[in-house]
Amino acid sequence: MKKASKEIIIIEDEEDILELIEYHLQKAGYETMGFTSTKNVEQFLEEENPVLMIVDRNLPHVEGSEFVKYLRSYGYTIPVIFLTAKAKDSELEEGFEAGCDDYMTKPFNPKELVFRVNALLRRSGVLLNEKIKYRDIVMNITTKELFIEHQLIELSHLEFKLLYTFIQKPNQVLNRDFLRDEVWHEEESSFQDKSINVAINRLKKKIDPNGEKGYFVPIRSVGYKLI
Amino acid sequence: MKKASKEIIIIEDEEDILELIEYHLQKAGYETMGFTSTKNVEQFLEEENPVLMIVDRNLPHVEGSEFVKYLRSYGYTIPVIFLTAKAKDSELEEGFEAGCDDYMTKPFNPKELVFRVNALLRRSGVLLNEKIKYRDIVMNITTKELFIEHQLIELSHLEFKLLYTFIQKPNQVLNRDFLRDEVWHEEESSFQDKSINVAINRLKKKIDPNGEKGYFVPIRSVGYKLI
DNA sequence: CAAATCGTAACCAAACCGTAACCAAATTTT
DNA sequence: AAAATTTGGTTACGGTTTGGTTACGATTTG
Repeated sequence: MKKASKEIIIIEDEEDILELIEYHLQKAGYETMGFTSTKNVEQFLEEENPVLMIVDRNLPHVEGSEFVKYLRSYGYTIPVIFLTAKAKDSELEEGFEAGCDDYMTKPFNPKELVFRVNALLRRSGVLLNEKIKYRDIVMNITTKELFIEHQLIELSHLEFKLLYTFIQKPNQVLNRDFLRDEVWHEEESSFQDKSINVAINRLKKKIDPNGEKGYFVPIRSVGYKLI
Repeated sequence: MKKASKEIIIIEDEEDILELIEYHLQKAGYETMGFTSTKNVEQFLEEENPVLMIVDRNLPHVEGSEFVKYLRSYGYTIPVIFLTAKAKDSELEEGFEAGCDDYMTKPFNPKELVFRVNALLRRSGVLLNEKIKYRDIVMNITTKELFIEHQLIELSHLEFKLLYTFIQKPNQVLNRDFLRDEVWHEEESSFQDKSINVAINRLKKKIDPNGEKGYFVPIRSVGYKLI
């Protein structure tokens, strides 16, 4: 199953700092996965799909920037923020050389860390992953995926456009003229309004096969409403 | 790949700091364009194609973060690094809120600024990562080598560019117009969309001869997606 | 000059979706 | 209240669109 929310890896051997970071990131709406050493991190990267990594540079066994350099050499492009006790010039250079994106010096302001995480994710294109939600429907525009109750459902292009049009204006009655313009881009008089009925009902059958949810309500002699 | 020369805008009213920054950036191989106020900057953005902006927050007339917010509202996505005399918590938040990518406090280490510029440009796709990995695909951009399950696979130039375009945006649907721009650089109406199909399928056959991996998913009447 | 590359066209199969026919429910008319 | 009418639901049909596959040949590359 696909991950809905964004997961952040934190590698930090001082457990109180690890907890502090996890607390603030979770408050900001992220999932977190804490590690106290680099062990098992690579396996986790393979299996899950974290969006960002916060790495202490002073780790037991493996130095943080060495670890990131190692990951980069294998082609991992995940955004990285380094944490360090005290930044010497040479260390700084080494850190950025290893391929980190940002650098914070302890003691740091946790709020600033969250700001930097947000900014970096924005720049990495993670946050622009446009999603629109209504009830238990989630539409992802960039991946053209539809989830209902977290279940992936396949729609045709027309059906996707149709549902997208309704989900942007839930609880509003969309009349047939509007739908014809918005979804079909037709002006021809040859276009039959009945086509809208058929399209709606094909869509209904796909997103609610048993008709339990009652997403679409026909408004007689006007159009339809998504409730 | 995208830009021949890399030009950086610096907006800083203290002339000695401006010069200092310009000196270090030029030493690092960048072209610079200095401004002592936000005046004329927008015009410059329109005409030239700078890759990054360094902005002092305390500018005469217009506040730095206001200016960036203004630019963002007009759709400019150029990476921005803020400079500030002293960072208060609230100012920091305001700055990141306005859409900046990084933040440095004066007095700052000019070398660190250069590091941060490099890192930000790498993340923005202006500087290329040497390697990029997705699933069991590893592409080495500098050597133009492709490894799948650590096996070297030969691709033509077009196929490499095509795969590279997709691997930068995994799980996203890339539509035919985008691909034509990005990979083929064609605007001519003579170019047939069918060429994209053929190219994709030639690529598919090379990277997954038995069709077991299912890397490319056609999204009917839109484009393709690399999963 | 031989080999590789890549756009084009032809053909096929699958999907998509408008249409029409018919049924059911709602609404209006008588 | 019954009949007529309107409107939406359901289903099947088939033309059209779309992507996959293959072959061809012009052009590029070594």
